[in-house]
Amino acid sequence: MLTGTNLLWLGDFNQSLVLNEIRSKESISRVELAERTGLTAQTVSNIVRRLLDAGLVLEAGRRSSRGGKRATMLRLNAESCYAVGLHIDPARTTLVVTDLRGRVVTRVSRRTPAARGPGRVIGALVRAVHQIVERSGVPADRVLGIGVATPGPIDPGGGLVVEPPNLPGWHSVPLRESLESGTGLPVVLDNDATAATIGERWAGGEARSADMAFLYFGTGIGGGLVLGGRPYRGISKNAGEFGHITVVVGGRECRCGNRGCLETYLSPHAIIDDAARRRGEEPPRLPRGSAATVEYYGRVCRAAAAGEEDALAVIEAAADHLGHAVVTLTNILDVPMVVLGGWGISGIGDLYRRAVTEAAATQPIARAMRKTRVELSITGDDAAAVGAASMVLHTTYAPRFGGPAG
Amino acid sequence: MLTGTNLLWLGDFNQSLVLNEIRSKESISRVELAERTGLTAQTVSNIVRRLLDAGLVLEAGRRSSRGGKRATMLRLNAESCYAVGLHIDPARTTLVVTDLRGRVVTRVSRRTPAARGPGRVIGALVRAVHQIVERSGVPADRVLGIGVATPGPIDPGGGLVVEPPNLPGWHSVPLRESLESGTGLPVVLDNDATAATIGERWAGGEARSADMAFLYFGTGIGGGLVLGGRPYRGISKNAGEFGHITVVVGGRECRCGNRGCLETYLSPHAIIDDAARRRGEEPPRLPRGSAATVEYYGRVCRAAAAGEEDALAVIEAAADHLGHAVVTLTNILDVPMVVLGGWGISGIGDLYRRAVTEAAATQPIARAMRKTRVELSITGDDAAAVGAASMVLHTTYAPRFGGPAG
DNA sequence: CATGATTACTAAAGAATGTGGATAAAGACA
DNA sequence: TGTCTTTATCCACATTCTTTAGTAATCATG
Repeated sequence: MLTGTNLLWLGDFNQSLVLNEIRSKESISRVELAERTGLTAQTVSNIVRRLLDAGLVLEAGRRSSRGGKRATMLRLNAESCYAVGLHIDPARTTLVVTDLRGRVVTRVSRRTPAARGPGRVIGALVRAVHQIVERSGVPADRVLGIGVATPGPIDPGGGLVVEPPNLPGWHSVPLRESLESGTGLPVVLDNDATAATIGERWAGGEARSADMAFLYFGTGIGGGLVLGGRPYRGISKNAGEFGHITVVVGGRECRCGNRGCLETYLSPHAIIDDAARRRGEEPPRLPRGSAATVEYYGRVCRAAAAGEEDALAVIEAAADHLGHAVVTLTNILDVPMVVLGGWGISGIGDLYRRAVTEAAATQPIARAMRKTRVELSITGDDAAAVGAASMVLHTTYAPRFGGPAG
Repeated sequence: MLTGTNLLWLGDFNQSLVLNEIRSKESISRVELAERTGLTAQTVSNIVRRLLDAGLVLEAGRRSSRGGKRATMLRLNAESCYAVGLHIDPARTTLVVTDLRGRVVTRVSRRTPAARGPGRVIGALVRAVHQIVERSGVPADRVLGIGVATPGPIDPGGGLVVEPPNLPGWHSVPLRESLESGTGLPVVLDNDATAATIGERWAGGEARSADMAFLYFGTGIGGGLVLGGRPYRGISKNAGEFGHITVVVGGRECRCGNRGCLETYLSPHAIIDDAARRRGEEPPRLPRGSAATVEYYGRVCRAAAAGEEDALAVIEAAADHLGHAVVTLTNILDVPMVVLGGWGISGIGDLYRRAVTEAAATQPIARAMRKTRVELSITGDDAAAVGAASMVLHTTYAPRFGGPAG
């Protein structure tokens, strides 16, 4: 249900809008802001003054003349505030500190000590957050909050990790509350694929479309959608389960109970099994999300990237399935951009990108009306952690419509 | 790019919001409106006064007491304005007049005289519009405009029918301009599937979710999306091409150039061919979108509905494919409601609905988190025509955000 | 039947916002 | 030096929503 709006909201909205425009450019003048936002010069002037007072924006010299008075350029003060991003994956936990632009200032990655149970892990996380903030040299009062990305279904409202399939023993852990009381900072929580999507949009600026689908390759395959400029999560926060697009009817059995899901052909486990079988070996029974899995999968990807025949054949077969899934996706959603990211594509990203680009250019029904650009994530392997930090910035500074935005 | 907002817009927005709430209920009090919209009682009071003055809303008695002063109930004045809907299908042209609620006042259907070429058809359409308005008994000055739904890709901005695959000879016809100058009424134009979606949302009120997918069964299979309460058309207005979801990799060849599209198993043509083959007959080579096709297809559907074994088997096989497509759809979009509509499901709607309900309850990954409701269109066989009329009402009275809403 | 509590609605003043027109400042150009 | 263009700000004004206070209708209760 949409909710009504008021004046305060209107002011905030326009302010966020202006900030967003400044963020998307290296530098921009007031007049250009007025043109791009549709606001009057006077209004922009007032809003910019507020932003300057708040320290979020800086004046940055003057542009070379275009005939009259030279414009005062404005640029984002990326050092005005920061956010902590935390990605808890079954194998590794990654922490980052990013500035307001979404650029990584400091990064730490360590093995996830899940076996010790949630209680002790949370204690360790609180210490890790304090440590990385200290190490980054960022003034503590400029840290806006902590974003947390975890795999699997969560309850973003209550801040619980509901039943992460890859974190045994973590049933309904009140992660948000614990971290908030432990660090004194506000915490936002979402699943890793959604976080990575928001991060891509935030850090990507103009290079990332207002409508895009992000495919996140982790232990499984998830994803997220940005539609009309804002994240779309779906009614139960489960939109973007691209890993369960059916690519082969009656195909491989999936842990979701269905058959032929994309994930059963592209997850690290599937790739590992395919690679082993192709060499006539018995598929190794590695535990889901273990360090050994990551290791083995990395070897296959590197081999494929190096051109080793068997590995390449396996990855190319996977890429073919991925292409079909993206075609279905663009037929349904008509997005102009598909971004591939997550640690699961490191090494093979370009192989995937080429295959998907080819499929998207030749198969969707509307291929004549729009080109679908296929890009690799600019946030790299740490997409989820950077995205988690971006969620904090996004909730604080993104222009939002009234009502419970999806 | 989002655009800035101003005060006039804010007022209009809140007014639309209130009108929308009134529309969605049979009757509602000012206090309830305040609760539901988040506006203050005073603001609601002011907005309601404007709506009463404009004649869009009526006071309708008082509610039985809840302890204090009895509330003055408000209800939509459905007779305050009307819209004309026009659906130009290859086989038939349907005209409707609907009231502000989206209810059909008058309806006319006739054979589409496409063979005579666009020029003469448009002249006939102008006359038909005048006729139906007169016949409906609606005061001419209360008709807000004309909505036109046509199959295939169009350019809603320029008002052209670009290259409708089923209307030979109609290349870039300036339909909007011609109709506007011929009738003196504003014209909005969109494809039939999108129109049907908007109509379903408008006429459905509370019974239709703010997030839903509408599958439109006509000559082909199209559809539309409502996400976050507003229609989502995609970047090139081609979202919702559900007919081209791949359901069988390497399957039947589709006119889109791809293989195994849903449409190749569920379109009237596909069903006709399947039914003929099953009876050992040669598939009849009927022209696409011809009256003979509609006739033959109707026979198969009626036979299936009557329980005739061969026809039933064909429809059940089709329903199975449909189920798979909807599972993919819900995995991607996490919508709580899927609506089936269009003349293509008349007779077999319940068969399809049962199959899809079953699939949606057992196969999507998030099936435990949300139930997907599967419903049949409330606008019936005339979904596209009613939807076309609703587009007029929607563009006039739906709350809209600033900027180019998708 | 008077009193007070509850619910529904409205009037008037106040605060926040964007708009439009005028003004000021800085530089380009003849 | 003077005029024009571009950029940015100042001030009066209109519009919106909110706050505060007040009116109106109904019910419960003694």
